[in-house]
Amino acid sequence: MSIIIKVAVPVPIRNIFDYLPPQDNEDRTWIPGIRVMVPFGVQIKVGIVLDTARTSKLQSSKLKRILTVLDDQPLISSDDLQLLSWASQYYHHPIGEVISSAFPTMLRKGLPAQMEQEQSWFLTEQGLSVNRDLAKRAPRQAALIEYLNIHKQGPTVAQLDGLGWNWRNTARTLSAKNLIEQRPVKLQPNPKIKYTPATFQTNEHQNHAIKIIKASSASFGVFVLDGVTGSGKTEVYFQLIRSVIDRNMQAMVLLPEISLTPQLENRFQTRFDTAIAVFHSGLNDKLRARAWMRAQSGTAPILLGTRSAVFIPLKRPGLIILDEEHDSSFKQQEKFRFSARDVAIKRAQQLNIPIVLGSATPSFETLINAEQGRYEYLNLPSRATGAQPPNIHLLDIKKKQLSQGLSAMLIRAIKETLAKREQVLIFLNRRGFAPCMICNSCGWVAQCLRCDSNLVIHIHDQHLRCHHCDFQGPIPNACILCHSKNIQALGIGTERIEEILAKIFPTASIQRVDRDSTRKKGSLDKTINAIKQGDVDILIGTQMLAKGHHFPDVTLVGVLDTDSGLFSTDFRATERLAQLIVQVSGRAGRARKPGRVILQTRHPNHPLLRVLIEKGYQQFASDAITERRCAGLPPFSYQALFRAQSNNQQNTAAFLDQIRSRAAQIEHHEITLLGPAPAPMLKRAGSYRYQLLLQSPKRKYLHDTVDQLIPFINDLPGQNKIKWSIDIDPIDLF
DNA sequence: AGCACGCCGACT
DNA sequence: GTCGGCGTGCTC
Repeated sequence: MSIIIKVAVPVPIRNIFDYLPPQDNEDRTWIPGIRVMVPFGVQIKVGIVLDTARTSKLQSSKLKRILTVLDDQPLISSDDLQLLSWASQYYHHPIGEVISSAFPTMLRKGLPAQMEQEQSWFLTEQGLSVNRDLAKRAPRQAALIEYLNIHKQGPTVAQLDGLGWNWRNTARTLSAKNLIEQRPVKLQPNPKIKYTPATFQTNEHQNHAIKIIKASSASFGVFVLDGVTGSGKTEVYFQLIRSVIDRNMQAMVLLPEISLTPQLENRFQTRFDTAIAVFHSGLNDKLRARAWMRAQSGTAPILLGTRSAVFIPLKRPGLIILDEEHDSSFKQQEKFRFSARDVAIKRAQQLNIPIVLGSATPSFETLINAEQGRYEYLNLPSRATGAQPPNIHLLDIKKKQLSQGLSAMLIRAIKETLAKREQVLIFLNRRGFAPCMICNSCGWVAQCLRCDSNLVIHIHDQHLRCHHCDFQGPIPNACILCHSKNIQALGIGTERIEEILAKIFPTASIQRVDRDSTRKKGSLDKTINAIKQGDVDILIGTQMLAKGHHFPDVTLVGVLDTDSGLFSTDFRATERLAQLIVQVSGRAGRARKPGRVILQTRHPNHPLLRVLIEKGYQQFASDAITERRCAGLPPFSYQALFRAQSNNQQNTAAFLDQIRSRAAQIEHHEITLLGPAPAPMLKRAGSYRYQLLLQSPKRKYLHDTVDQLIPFINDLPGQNKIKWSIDIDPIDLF
């Protein structure tokens, strides 16, 4: 009787697959976490060993043998496998795909788990004894030699980039002179670090937070660090990370996609002279695999990453920091729909280490958890740099004449700010030139054929574009229906504001920052640098600009479309609007220059806006939470959303109807079924989308019901014609 | 998700 | 005849 090996295979099937050991390797020990190549149908897949067993539910004649064993040692610990298995159950997503999401592509493909040796620069014998007066003739060459002399272990590319000039050319010259050479870096299993303390004193609130969190460093605890931009959260992070590294452990720092730029990496690198593993979607497979291995092997004391980094194994985990905790980019919105914030908390709990959630605008879930004592709440009330908080002004545009979306008063404010040689930020969450093209003769509107949406005019590349599918077409010069030439661009996007402001302020330098203007890799970073250096007078941007970056010379922020978030069907829209307003406000008035924020609105007396502006986010949140409590909405109830889509509208609705009927049969008085209802945009990219919402005050009831529904759905006839998924704790309904 | 199998229509 | 269209069902 041979042993059975249980393998997770990356396929969308909610099963673990049983295999026999390979012929030539019957008696090896099977440690969970090693990768194996297995035959799967007619294909060969890379799976992860999870367990062994004496027997299988299948006949042994049905079992296939493992083809090859890829690793001697497991790549992932049983702690981490436990976390993945929890995530698979909690999000009701197939275990094989969940586990596969914890690995970088190269390892998923079965490539060997040894890093190709990273190259760095070192001084040669000759370079060590180089003549000192080089500094006079070639200061850069001397500087690089000096740098390599200090960093004898071989600096990383990020560290060298931190020099701020083109070191590559210098390196080439020195290399030609045989003063420096490129060699593989020797990785230290427990790397030494050099820590550079801050150049300023931390304030009492920062000290308090650091003290409290450090006191719990050996056990699980969730700490909410509530502080506006400039309150010194980052300094708290730095000092906590330092103490973690001093205890020879690793820190994981998770950030929203947009704020993880080379800029931030540099900031970390300046304070911590050590290897930092950086992991985000902008990196290629090789760099990602390298960062992954450095975190996994413990050769990098710091892991800096976005959502997908939450599952990366750490050799000596000691602390998790998750900044901008409320940010929706921590929730994966496709396939495996996990929340990196919630997974990180679970992970910290399993590892028995502290986790810090940072935000100036904590999510309601987090605030309630803090209120109920599950999380510890720490406040950083003042702006650490001594700047005044901005004053926020609601500008009533109800009866005002707008010059293309801009009120006279806002234009005047821009003029004043520019006169003081300070920067202006205009915020509009709509990219393109105009969101609509309309015919004035017959009323025709340019619509997407595959989606229920209007086509957006993009002037820069002369296209009509759908923002919901990949459609792109020429801008017509006459109406498609009646051929009238009287067609018009209706509404305002960032491109148009750029054009209008250029006309009003012809001498100002204007920079637009949105997905279209920053498409090229690294261009966002360049733009941000230009802004910080003061090369830009007026900044126009979408969401992108609201997050993470500090622009010390911006003293005026204008929000053009405040109202779009006020009357949405989505109950979370106001929460997001408030967070956005606080965030854009955070861009204004640092460095001792008072900032001004102008919100253009047609509803200056809207209670939510008034409370937010007069009493602040805390009071706003408290009011909104009361409303949610009365309505029994999350976080006072839990939700699971079944989404379905196909090219046939009736079938899609009918599919969810069947699930609804079945759910109704399952005995559960405390589960509310809502729908099936069409998605807010019924048709998108050619398919019809419906959703069915299950809601319950008890998490367990919800999960039990979903667990019972899944086998039923798998047996539904016609199931394969419809694409369906489950979203646990959904954050929006698209 | 792949991938093969299978059963129909339009081409050498 | 057979190439290829995509509906159906399976993967230890």
